[in-house]
This record gives sequence, C-alpha cells and structure tokens, in this order.
Amino acid sequence: MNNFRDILIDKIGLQEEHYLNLSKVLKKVYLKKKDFLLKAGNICSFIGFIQEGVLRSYVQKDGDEFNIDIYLQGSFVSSYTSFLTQMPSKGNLQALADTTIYIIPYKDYSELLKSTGDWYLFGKYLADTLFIKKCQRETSLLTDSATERYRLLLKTYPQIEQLVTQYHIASYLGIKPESLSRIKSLTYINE
Amino acid sequence: MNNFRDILIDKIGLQEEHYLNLSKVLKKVYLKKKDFLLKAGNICSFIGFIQEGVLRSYVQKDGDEFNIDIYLQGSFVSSYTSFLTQMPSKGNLQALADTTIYIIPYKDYSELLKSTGDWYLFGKYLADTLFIKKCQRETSLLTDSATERYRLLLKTYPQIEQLVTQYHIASYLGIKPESLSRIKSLTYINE
DNA sequence: CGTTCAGTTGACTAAGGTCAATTCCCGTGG
DNA sequence: CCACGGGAATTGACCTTAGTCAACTGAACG
Repeated sequence: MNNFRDILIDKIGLQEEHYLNLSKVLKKVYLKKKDFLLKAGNICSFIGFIQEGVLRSYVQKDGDEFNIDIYLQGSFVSSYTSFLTQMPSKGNLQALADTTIYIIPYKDYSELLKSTGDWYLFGKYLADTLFIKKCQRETSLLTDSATERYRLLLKTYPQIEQLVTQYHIASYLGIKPESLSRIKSLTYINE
Repeated sequence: MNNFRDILIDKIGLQEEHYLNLSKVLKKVYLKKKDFLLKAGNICSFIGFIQEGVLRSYVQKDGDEFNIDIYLQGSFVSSYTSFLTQMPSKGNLQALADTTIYIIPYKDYSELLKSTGDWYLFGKYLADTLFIKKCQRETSLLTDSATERYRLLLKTYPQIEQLVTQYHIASYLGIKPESLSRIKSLTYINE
C-alpha cells in the first residue's frame, strides 16, 4: 500500500486510466540527505509523493529549528498552505536521508483538474487527510505531555527511531534532545 | 463583513442566487450560554455560521477540559473532522454566551453540492481556511511560549477578553488560569 | 447582605531547558 | 586491523516555566 498507484486507485477511487495520465506529468526527483525540496520564502509549486526515504518540514525561529512534521515512505509531502495560496512558504522541506520523490507540478495538477471532475477526488482526499492529521497533532500538542506524545509517535511509526535521529524526533515532539533522552531512560524503568 | 451573505458573495465568489438557495435550507438556532451545539461522541451533521455570540470547541482528558478553538461572530463552526468522516466527534461545541447560529444541515449541503458545481467553491474555501488556521495554531503551539501565544491571541482578537473568561482563554493557550493571571501581571511591568 | 463565581496571590512542586562534560558509535584513513 | 575523529546520545548540575493547591479579594446578582 506504499506505492502511488495503489493509493490513487484503492484509497482514492480513481481508475487505472487516471494513473496513466498522471504518470505522464510525474517528475522523479532524487534527494541526498540534507538536500532541500523547498526552502522557506519560496512558493510551493508541487505535491510530492515519497517513493523511498524520509523528509521533514520545519520552521526556524530565533535561530532554532522546530520540526512541524516528518514524512515517511508512501506519504504525500508539500507545503500545502503555500501550494494553496501560492504565497511564500514559512516552512522548509528537507530530506533526512537519501530520498526518491514523485513530483506533481502545480501547473500539470491544474490541467488534470480541468480535464475531468474525477481529479476533484484527489484534491479532496489530500485536503481532508492533511486536515485530519493537523487536528490530531494540535490536540496532542495541547493535551498530551512530552512522554505521551513520544509514545504516540512510536505507536504510529514504530520504525521511526531507525530512520531519523533523536534530534529530529525531539524537535517534532516539541522538546530538546536531552529531555527525550531522559524520557527514554525513564520509560524502561516503568515497564 | 460579518454576515453570511457577504462572505458567500464577496469572499467565496458565489452569486446572490446561490445565497437565496442556501437561505431556504438554513436553520436558525438560538443557544444560551453553556448550551451544547454538539457533544463528543455524536456525529457532526452540520456546518454552522455564527451570526452573534461565541462558542468553543474542547476535548476532555482525565477530567480536564482543553479548548481547541474559540469561534467568534462571523466565523464558521463545525466539528469538521466528524463532518467529513461522519464518525463520532471527539470534541464538544459549546456556547460561551447567548448565541445565534445559522445551520446548514449535512443533507441539504450534499444536495446543494449536487445541484451545481459552484458550491465546490464553498467546500474548498471552508476546507482551505480551516486547514490554514490549524497550521498556524500548530506552529504557534510548537514554537511560541505561553506569553507569546497570549499576545498573538490579543492581536488577532483584541476584543476577546471582553467576550470570554480567563478560564477559557487560558485553556486555549494551553495553560492554567493562574498562570495566565501571572503572565498578565508581568506584561504590564515590561511595557 | 450573603452566596457564588472569576480572578489574584503565595508557597511549593514538577516538567522541561540549558550548558558542559562524557560516552557511545561508526566510518575512514594509516 | 587498529586508531582516531566527529557526530549522536547520555548524564549531571542548575535554571526557568508552568502546575498545584489553598487562601484571599472583588464584583455580580438574587
């Protein structure tokens, strides 16, 4: 269930034919670890799909980095607010490992939308899933302790500690790496 | 710019005619302070528009309440995740003052969507603005201190302290009322 | 008036931050 | 094959922010 075609057809309900049309405009992009897919200040002109690898979106404030999200294999990646508004993005998109992405350029995406109403399903799927994900994170940031957020993350992405460093996980959780280290050491004692 | 018709026509780009069609299905609902528009566990079957008054959405955890959002006059209100998925809502919607709302029932909304593609604009406006708002709050919760969030809130809604109690503002900020009280007392000293 | 609820203040606690020292791990070059 | 260098993670000591609980003030309203 981690490839683009399956998600389009099985999850979103589009047809093989749609996938073939999409394939024609998809651009395959290879990123090395630490490469940027998008830098803050630029307009996001694409929707990406991660074939292989990991990315993060983060914002900078007073010289510190804050990870807004971490994107694993099989997920869509975009600075969606910037994509929607076509205004400069406040966040950066950066690879945390060597990564392969399929890119749908904004222009081609608009063409697809015009070609048939079916692509509306895709836009709605994207908007809805992103919204729901944001709501969950908002609630978690508001109601859960750092320890609870850490456990939730492990439950959602059991493999994440093998894929990204503690620095990035801590930043995503809203704490410092030192604090995450302490949380982990306590976790073992309490089980 | 606080009434439904103006937003529909000037902001979303629909026509007078659309507004007239919508008017036929709108239900006017009066809530007293502390009345619930939606209780957790129920499915949200409407989009509301606040004609007059204030509401909050909040979740409960371990007996504590956490305000997810506060909705003022002229804004849309819904448990949008529940509305989208037609699954039970995790959050509650409650009036914080006597409130008048226009309700678009889910069923009628679906009918409108079918009647003409133009209503797609409405759905997209709603989804996009809600998403952007969530992103801003997510970033603020992650990167700003309670004091910064408090200042941001006052800047965004200067009138909010006249409309809702400190208890609700504190909960929205993710802190306790006592802490907000201390933040306020320090604020005056530092200006 | 007295009750009730919102807000403030004080004393203490807990969670997480900061900074510095140390250890672990892993890749690279001699 | 080993030694070393550098980033990642851990640990310790101390600081800051916010939470907790209880007492108190004050305005609102029956």
